[in-house]
Amino acid sequence: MWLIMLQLRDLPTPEVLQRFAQRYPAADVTAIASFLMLLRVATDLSVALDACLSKHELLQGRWWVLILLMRETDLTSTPSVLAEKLGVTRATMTGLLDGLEQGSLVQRISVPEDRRSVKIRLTAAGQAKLDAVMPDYYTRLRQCMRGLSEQQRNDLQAILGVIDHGMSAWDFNQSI
Amino acid sequence: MWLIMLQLRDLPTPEVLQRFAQRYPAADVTAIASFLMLLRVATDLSVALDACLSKHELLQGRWWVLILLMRETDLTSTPSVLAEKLGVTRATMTGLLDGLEQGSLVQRISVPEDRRSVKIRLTAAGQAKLDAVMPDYYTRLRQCMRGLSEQQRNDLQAILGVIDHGMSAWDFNQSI
DNA sequence: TTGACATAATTAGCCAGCTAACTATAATGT
DNA sequence: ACATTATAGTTAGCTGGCTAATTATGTCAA
Repeated sequence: MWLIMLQLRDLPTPEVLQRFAQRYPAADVTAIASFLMLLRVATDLSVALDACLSKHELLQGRWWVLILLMRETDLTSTPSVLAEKLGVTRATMTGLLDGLEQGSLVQRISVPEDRRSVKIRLTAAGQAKLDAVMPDYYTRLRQCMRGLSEQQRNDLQAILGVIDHGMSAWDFNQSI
Repeated sequence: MWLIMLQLRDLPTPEVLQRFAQRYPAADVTAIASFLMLLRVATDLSVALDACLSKHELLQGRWWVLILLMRETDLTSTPSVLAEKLGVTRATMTGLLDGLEQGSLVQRISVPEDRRSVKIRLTAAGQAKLDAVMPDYYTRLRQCMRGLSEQQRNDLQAILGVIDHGMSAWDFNQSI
């Protein structure tokens, strides 16, 4: 579920793009340029986020779990649901929860009604950790986005929505 | 160079965002919403790319290396420069090149002028591999972006540029 | 010219994701 | 009732990033 991608420090020059487009007629240079820049900025953001969280002794995966729990009105969820929402396997979620429970940021609570299942609850310490981290994170994020007008923020979300929709075509014949 | 991030399948509802903004006054809801969507779409793209490449028995990291080499007019570079351009450590690059050399897609050539250094060259097999992969990749990418007007592609790149610039503020007092 | 430092690449070992296999429990259908 | 199937969570082992240390070579200044 990680945006683990190389940071691609080096975007192609227009000349290089042109050369690729000549060799490969399927190439759409403005699509490629947009795609590469999107990946690069997103990766940079993710790396910056890691750096911010590490100052609070948190890893990105565990932090997202805390946030997902805080989104719930009863501060509670289950490993399966959390894994689904975070886009990781349940095995990975087990590991994330082990780490968080070790730090007493969440607790596992057994569920009598279904003895296969476990409830995960954000502890007071977990909430306190978020209260320490979130203002820092939000402040940085605000700085990061401060150059964007309200119009541009809307545009960005609309554009991303179009890409997201177009992506369903990516896998159109994946099953080869 | 990896965008390794969780897939964040589950974006917060406006109500949840509002609740967070009340608890944390530093929050800027439109900045947060844009940020989360950006991360999600980028991760989805990266995952889709992985799927596309795996059909050609390539991993993303190695594939980017091949592309970086093909960008050079002499199809040649060095491990250090490639690592820099890809945003990975030189240790990681050693591993990527080991894999590529194993598959005969690149070759290491010793450099008499500086015996510490090695030249990496894209082989004919490496070029052939790219010739097989790139049309597939470009076709999918074109599909993915087909919903975006020329205007929107320009807007996207401009917006990403602003974010990229704003990001320098992210680390403004990183050195604690 | 030689000792201190810088640079290129590699190696060894860590870490957090992954898949696949497993245990336990629940649901379903004959 | 009971065998089959599905589901929740975990465990074991793999992978491809990472950092830190290592080897070899080059550079520079006293």
